[in-house]
Amino acid sequence: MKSEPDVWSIEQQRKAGSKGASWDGVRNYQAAKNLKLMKRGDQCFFYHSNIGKEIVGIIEVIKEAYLDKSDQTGRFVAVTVKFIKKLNKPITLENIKKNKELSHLSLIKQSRLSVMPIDSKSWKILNNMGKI
DNA sequence: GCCAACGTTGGC
DNA sequence: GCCAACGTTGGC
Repeated sequence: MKSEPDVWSIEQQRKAGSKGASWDGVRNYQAAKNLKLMKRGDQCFFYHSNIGKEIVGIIEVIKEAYLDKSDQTGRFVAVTVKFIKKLNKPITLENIKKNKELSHLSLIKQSRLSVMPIDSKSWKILNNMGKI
């Protein structure tokens, strides 16, 4: 899940604590489709786009997709996520691109997509890269 | 700040 | 239903 840190950062997510925060504002159908696929308990990487361009932490879905109240059209959804941890070592986009086993990730192939799936193998590789 | 790569909108 | 024009995202 991608967010510009000057809009919503991992630090703000941490401060939101165990009650979590609504991941709203998504206005893209493909991203919305991915939000709808998320299940309670799913863990996600938190990526800082534009500033930093790195994976900075892990968050967890605590409430599955519901209508995004900030969307007047009623077409888009949000989920609620809570902070789990910050990575000991953020993983830069540059380093992700260097790993050929990660070249299939939407993060690289579809740079504009803000919510995307990840396979368990890539999840493990990134956990290693983040020294988790 | 630029621009490539997308997405969306609306006239036809 | 096509596509030109426009708007947005995000890496560089």
